[in-house]
Amino acid sequence: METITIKDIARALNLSTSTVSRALRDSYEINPETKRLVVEYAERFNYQPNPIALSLKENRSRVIGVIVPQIANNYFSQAINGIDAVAYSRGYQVIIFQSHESYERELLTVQQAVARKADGLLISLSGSTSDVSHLRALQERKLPIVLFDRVSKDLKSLAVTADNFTGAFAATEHLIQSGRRRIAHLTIPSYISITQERLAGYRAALEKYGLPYDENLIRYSEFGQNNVEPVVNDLLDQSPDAFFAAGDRLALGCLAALKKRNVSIPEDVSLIGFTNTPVADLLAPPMSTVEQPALEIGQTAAELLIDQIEGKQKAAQPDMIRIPTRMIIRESSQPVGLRVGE
Amino acid sequence: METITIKDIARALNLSTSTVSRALRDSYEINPETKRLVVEYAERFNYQPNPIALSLKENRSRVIGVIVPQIANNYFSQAINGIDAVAYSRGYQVIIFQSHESYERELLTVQQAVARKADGLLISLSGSTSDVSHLRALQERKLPIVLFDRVSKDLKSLAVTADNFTGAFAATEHLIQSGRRRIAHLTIPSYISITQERLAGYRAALEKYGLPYDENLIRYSEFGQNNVEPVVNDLLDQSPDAFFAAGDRLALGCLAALKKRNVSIPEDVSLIGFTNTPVADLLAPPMSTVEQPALEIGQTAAELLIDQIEGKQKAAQPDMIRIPTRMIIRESSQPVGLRVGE
DNA sequence: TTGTATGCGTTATCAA
DNA sequence: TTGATAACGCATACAA
Repeated sequence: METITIKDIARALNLSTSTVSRALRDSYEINPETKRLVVEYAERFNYQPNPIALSLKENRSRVIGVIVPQIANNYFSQAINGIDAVAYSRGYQVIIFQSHESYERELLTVQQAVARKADGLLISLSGSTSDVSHLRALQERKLPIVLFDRVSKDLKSLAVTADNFTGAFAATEHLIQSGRRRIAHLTIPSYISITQERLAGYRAALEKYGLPYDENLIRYSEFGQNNVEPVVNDLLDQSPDAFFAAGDRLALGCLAALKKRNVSIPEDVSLIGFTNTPVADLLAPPMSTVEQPALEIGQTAAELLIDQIEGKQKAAQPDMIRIPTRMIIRESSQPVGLRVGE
Repeated sequence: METITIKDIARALNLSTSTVSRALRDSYEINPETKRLVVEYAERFNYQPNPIALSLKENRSRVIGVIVPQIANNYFSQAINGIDAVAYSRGYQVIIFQSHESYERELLTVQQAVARKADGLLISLSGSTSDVSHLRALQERKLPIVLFDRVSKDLKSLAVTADNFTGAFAATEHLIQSGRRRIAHLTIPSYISITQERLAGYRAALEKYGLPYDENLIRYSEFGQNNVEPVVNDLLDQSPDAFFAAGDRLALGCLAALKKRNVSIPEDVSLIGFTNTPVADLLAPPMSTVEQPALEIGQTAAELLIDQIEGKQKAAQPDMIRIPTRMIIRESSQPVGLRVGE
């Protein structure tokens, strides 16, 4: 189990390191017999090329850097899973960094990824990132970057995200069609792209049905664990008849807050939330959900990034890829799954 | 934002690379003026030492390899978060690998981590790993290894895990004290250490109260999504009056299966589960839980590993560190938190 | 077909 | 106090 290098093989077989290297690399003309010898020896002693040395030499690493706001988050851990699966199958390794929703931390981790000679970056922007010039600078140095989920229109790059507008539109429309009129919208800070898109979908649905857009029904909740309850309580003063929570944490927090206040669902108010946690159907009272295809988003983003790294930029790619969401209605006894946005 | 090397600085300042290196490294005697010049220049052009080159030279990487069965899992993503926090604060980077509950895959990822010259390994064993000789071989090569959560007594190493015995004992005792007599135990495959410990705790509690240990009430469920329901249905034939689910997925799966069968909790049966998902108090009907301190386990494991890497093996460490679990009773209206095993 | 030399970025050793 | 050189593991241009 000792680590063995090309040099060891060369010494043992009385060859030069270059010959051994060629034999293993299967390059150029080489005596089949020599090659056999080398390959056999390498196998026997479990030779593994040193990726560090390779990185240094080739100024690439077969590593892709993934930067997410949080690892311990259902959405991102699923997305990472998708990324990892694709990366693995295409011979890349993944290094994960957390920005902890901090712009400064994001800068730092991006730097680290670059220092580690990541061949490309997969980024979901931190909640406090509004300026993306650090990424633009990297693009100018020809570093492939693909954004996912939390994307930015300010960066000219491929981006993969859920179909937020369509999903939000469908969710809102569903509430309206169930007879709801005063639909509260609970969302995250506004500079994040997905916030805008979901809000736009919500708004468009209201417009379609001639309902007024009431700013009093919109609330932004900061990141962090226990910020949802006061916001929900605040919203309740506006006597809404439905809640549309634009995120996982918001939806669960909203549910908890309503439960605490003994607001019953769907009798008093309806609740629908963007979510990733697969426990929604265990929850009572019934909350309908718009599920974000985290795994698929991760996979797609990884495929695109690696294509870009390897110069396989397939045909003309649109800049923004939208992965459809799935709406699950749980107010009736039978959950109903609806593929949205296709 | 260009990447700049020591060589660039040397050229620009008309110095040799070794002088520059010394100036930055603050080593040896060096002209303060020269040093100032170098440091200034380095700062101005944002010089970052190339970690790859350093790794090659020093045969270490300031990277710790983390191997978990799954990333997209509440427990592990929280543990990783703890690991990452400690690693970050102590100047290490983390590379995460998934074994996907496969022994072969675990072998492979361990090899990759070693190839990447990880300075140490943090491992939660795959569900199909019973032989740990691959890890023993690495230990012989002086590679620091700390196991966490899914540990093995076959490996002489530091290990950090929840206080599974005490937690299981408390959970079972709680059920008994609530008047339950036929307590089903739902667990994962038996070769995993935590399975054994939780089962032992369950058994010890039964014994304490003079209840029989009935093998018909014990069921092992394979990994994977939808394997829980049939097992629960099967158990229901034994007419249990309580369920003790020894894991997250099992607990939620059990809850779902019971709900589907219209078994009401806690009227028909009580349910308590080992868990990490923080949504348990949203769930209905009320399930009590024994929460595993994933974050803390990750942090502790990382601290120990890094101490080991840096030769700071503090005092005489016991081989197995137990982090207390927290039991939360939810059958009454008010959830009650009990710190267990301290 | 094989071997020698060089370089990737850095630091340690030794010489100046 | 500074500089030249070698080495970490590997691949390749060039020489033989």
